[in-house]
Amino acid sequence: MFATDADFKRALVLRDALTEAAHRYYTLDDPSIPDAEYDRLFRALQALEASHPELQTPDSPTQRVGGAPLAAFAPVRHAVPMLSIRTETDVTVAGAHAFDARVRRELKLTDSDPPVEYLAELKFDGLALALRYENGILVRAATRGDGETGEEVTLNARTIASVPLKLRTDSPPAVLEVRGEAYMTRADFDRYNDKQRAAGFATLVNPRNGAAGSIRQLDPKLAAARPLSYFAYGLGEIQGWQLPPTQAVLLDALAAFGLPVNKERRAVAGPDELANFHRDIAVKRDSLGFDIDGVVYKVNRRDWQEQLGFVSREPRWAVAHKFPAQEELTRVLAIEVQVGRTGAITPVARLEPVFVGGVTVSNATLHNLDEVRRKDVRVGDTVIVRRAGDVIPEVVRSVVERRPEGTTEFALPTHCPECSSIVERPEGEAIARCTGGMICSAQRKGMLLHFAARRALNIEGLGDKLVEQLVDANLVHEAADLFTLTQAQLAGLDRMGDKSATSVVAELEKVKHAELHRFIFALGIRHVGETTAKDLAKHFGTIHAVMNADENALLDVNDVGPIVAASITHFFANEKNRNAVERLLACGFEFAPVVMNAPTNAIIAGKTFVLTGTLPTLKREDAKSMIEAAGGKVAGSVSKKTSYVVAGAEAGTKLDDAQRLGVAVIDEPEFLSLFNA
DNA sequence: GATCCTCGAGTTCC
DNA sequence: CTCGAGGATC
Repeated sequence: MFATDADFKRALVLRDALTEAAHRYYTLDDPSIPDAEYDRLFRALQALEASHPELQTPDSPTQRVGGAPLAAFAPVRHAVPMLSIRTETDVTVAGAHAFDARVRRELKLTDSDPPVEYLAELKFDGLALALRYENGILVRAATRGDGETGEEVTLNARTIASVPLKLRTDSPPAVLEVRGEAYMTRADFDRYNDKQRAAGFATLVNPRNGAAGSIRQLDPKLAAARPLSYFAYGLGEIQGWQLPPTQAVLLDALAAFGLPVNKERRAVAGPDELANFHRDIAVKRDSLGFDIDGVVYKVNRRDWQEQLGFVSREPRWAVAHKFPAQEELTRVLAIEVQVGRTGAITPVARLEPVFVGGVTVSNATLHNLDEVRRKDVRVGDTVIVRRAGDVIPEVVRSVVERRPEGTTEFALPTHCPECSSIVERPEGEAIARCTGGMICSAQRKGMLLHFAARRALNIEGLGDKLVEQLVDANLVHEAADLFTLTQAQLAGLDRMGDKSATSVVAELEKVKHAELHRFIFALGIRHVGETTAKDLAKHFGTIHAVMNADENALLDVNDVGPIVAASITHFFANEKNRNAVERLLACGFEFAPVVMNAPTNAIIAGKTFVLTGTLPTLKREDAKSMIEAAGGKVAGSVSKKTSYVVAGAEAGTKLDDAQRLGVAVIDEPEFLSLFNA
């Protein structure tokens, strides 16, 4: 059956409606009709074209995914070469000035001429793609290739939803070749990978590789499954079109043709405004929704662009200022283990040095065995490295597809690499530890470094290099030995002059008057960090009170539970530890007076309170700090050790507990009267 | 007993 | 910064 005039009209109407909706949705990011409505129209057009193939046009929205897989890509010779833009290393304000100065010099401008106008744009992290429109219809898409000859990828380009199959104009140029970047949004990347992972298929390494892989798919159906997007930023061959006078107007014109043009572009005057753009984009970078490498500065006036011309195939009128990559690929050269001060065995990946996030990374921690297994990192693997948040390099995961033959899973050593003691991994714990204790030189070094650390005794000048030498030279075995060091001994060491040696000795002397909590923290008792050390100091006032406290007494300290209490008593029950502390104290420590939990109020000091319900005037926090300031303690649940339960409105089960255990229950006025007694 | 929150410990590079 | 573990809370 032949298509009627009505069928032709209907197909035309459907095509226009769908094209308009897709333009609003993909290119302008401003949907005009619901997705379901789009699907309905789409299926209607599909049905119509199926029964009347002569109604099918090359620009029909149904033709985005079509055609059989290719055997190979056909080469495409670019009429106008696809050049790359010179990438500058100096991306500071000075770099922008250098570019501007070069432009002005070439244009023979003098200081009295006004600032040069530039268009600042984003540098997208994807794959360059040229789209050729003849009389407004997309006829060919090609990759950059070597710049002279690329590959024809028309079928794949048609699957990019934001690429118009037909320009939105009534008088299209005879030939309009658009240059731009195909890329994958982070959302599409995540969605695709989630789907692949769920199906047990290989995932993409990053959006950039996703874009490159998708465009170079021989089967357009596979390409369509990896959704790409597109931004136009320039031109190739043109016939029958009056070129706009500036880059800014050109991009506006491309947008008017219905091509996607990124809106983060700014016409600026002079180099300082270029640098401002760079800075502004750096801030916005993470929220863009897609990856960029940096920014591109282009001389805005086209006649000036022509005047500036090219030098060794790079335009002299444009420059790219990159941002440091946030993720990079590199290879695992080895996985070694480090022994920490507590004996913790930490696997560390030695990496082929790679520039990421602005620095060269060659090591990254793998934390523990579970982590290595979860990320499945092996020696020889290609891995994704990232600088997490701020600074610390992290192995995101291994790229299993690129794993060479014959790799093996990482295994923990059974013996400590430093002292050959047995390595143990307690049941249910993530961390394996060397059992060597102070026999292990790695643990001894770690202990000494912790002792000297900034938040501990803060011994300036005693860093890892010096500790290393002191231990290896048998000058120092334990912390107390530090205080017997002489200026002469120190001055003989590597990288230690007379001056440094003198200042280290002076530091050691000074440190004897540190606050008590620093000393307690410096001892390196397991589970006793800075905060707990402060609590202990405040609670007990002297080092000997802490040393002689039993578990019950320790439980009264803030944030000390059974495990921490046991750890502290265990530490001081050990004769070696006690003696080591005594030897240290004998070096002449005199602690600055401790600001105790002023037990000024005899009624409250040492008592345990439990708060329940809502008090009429006091907030929970206020009551708590009042009690603590007076030397009392606030507990969470009622036990026979509880002195008072302070009950307010809507008191809960704690009130019942108090009555059952015979603990005194008071209200707010009674509570306040305790402070005035 | 489950869940939330805080602390401790280990770590990178310049 | 990150993870794991201990303590507090509900």
